[in-house]
Amino acid sequence: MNIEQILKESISNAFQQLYGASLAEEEVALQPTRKEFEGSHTLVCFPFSRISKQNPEATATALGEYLQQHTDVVDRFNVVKGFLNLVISDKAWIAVFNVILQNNGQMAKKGEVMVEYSSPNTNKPLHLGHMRNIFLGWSVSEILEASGQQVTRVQIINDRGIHICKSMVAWKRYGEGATPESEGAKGDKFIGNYYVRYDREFKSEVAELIAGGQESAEAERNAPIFKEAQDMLLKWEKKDPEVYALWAKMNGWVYEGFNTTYKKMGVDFDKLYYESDTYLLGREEVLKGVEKGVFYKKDDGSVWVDLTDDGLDEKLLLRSDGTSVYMTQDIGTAILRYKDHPNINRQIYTVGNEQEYHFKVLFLILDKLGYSWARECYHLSYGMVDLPFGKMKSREGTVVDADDLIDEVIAKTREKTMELGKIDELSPEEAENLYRMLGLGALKYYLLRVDPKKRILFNPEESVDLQGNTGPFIQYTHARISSLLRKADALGVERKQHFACDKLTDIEKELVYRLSEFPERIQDAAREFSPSVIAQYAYDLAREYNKLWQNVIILKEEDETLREFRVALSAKIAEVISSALGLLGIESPVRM
RNA sequence: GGCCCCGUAGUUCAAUGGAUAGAAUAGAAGUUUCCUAAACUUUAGAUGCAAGUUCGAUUCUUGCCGGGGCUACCA
Repeated sequence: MNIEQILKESISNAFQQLYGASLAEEEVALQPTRKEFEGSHTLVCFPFSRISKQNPEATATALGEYLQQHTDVVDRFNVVKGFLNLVISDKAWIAVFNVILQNNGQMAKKGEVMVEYSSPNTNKPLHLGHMRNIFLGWSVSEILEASGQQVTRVQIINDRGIHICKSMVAWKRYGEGATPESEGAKGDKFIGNYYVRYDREFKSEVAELIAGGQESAEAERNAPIFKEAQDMLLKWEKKDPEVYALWAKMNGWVYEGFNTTYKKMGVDFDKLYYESDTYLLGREEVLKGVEKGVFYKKDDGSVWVDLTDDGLDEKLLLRSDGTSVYMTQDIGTAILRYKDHPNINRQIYTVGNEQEYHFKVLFLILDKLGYSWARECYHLSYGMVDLPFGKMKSREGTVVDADDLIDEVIAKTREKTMELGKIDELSPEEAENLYRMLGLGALKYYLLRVDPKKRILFNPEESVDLQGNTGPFIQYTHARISSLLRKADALGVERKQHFACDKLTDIEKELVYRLSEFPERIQDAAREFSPSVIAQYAYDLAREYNKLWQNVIILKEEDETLREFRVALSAKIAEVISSALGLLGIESPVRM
């Protein structure tokens, strides 16, 4: 039982004894004491005046006296206005630490969820926007798992549609049989270049037609290269063997490229869904919906859903020519996933906030189709990543490429580490691995420390900062403790599982307090789908530990019990830092 | 126009309705005979505006002002 629980229970008892009133545990507002007052836990007593029929100050004092007498955790207390500040006894803190030492970190099992993230188009490489998505989705998956849920990680690959046909046309026209191997290029970059090439040719053809007297909209429809792409899409839908084979081959190149990047990022998936597999199922569902009267058909044959009663618009589900739109395939994908995984109680879609309307509509449609799980679908929406010089636009070449960015941050940490010259005993391979951990740590932390729903203004300089509120700062603390523990082991300091010291410094108590909060923080982060909660926690813990480091001697402490306690405390903190960073997808180096 | 999100130190981020609004960075000033100075200490600096609810509002409500997004037979 932890201190909060003991306090809450005792406060509840106190109300019974003092005022003959019962108080639900949820009504007890316990919060950390502000630094300028003595104590660690503060009870806000203003709301209790009503029950106690006394002013807040008197109520707080009465409660404080009761707690001091009837519990053995409260050593003393002070009252400031309606705030009751409790000082927990050193013995109680040690008891808390002993429990933490025993704790194996297991959480109660809580069901099964599916998390979707990344979900790229197959016509261009991954960029900075994807990185926020991928790191967020991965981290939320880790957090949900740590909170006791079983997680299936998936992505939907948008492998179908006019966009991939554009790359295909350009490759057929200008590729002369080139392959990623023959060019020594990464598959996704290779395809991306043809997509860019398409766009260039398209623009020049349109310009030519306009010069020949056409209106711009007309010219865009008539550009030969566009017609070729459209023609190719039609052939693809009819499963024309030649087109289909080319499509499969070119997508294969892209997947290979993506996988290289995913691996570099340290993420993966349990299962992949392809739009080309799900759009037909979606169409069937929509047609069924028409029969059921949930949707309706217009005279031209297009199918719509009317959501005006729900405060939304009418939405197209099938084009007049019978082909699917984005919404159609998402309906199919959602249903297929529940068929594949009947036990999931929640689907989480990691997708940018510009698609909030889309998902509102999707979930509503699934609900109307009679799928009860639709109400449990969740759009994990996040803000855009803006660049200092404006928005990212792939066609204008203002994107930050994922591979380039990763290479850059690694190069930057390499440079910085060499400058500090602290890695002499590492082999070249170990050193490279360290740069990778630090570079990615900086980048991931930079993108995850911010509340997901907020926009991020991406500053290339700050994203590789190694000081202050950054990933490497936390990693550094871990490396520092690791070094300490190596020395402790060499000195033969015993690692006890149980302590009985009777005097702790304020920083030590603070650290035990923070350690004890970790499980609760994980639940908070899981409930809010917010890795930033974990980032903040890890940073605070590391910062607090660095204060301890600066203020007390650990290995040279003469009192043996105290020395052993501090080593054990350090070890536990390193462990918690490492798992907190793990929840963010960040590795913890043992030296740096 | 309608709907959604965001406005906090120069800058980037925090704050279940609670105390004198926390950090980082940039600025100023310090700390290495001792376990990793990628650290630590000190210092100065902020809630867009106006009402309302409340013992108490950065937080909830309304209006206004700024920024962004959505409102496609694109995905």
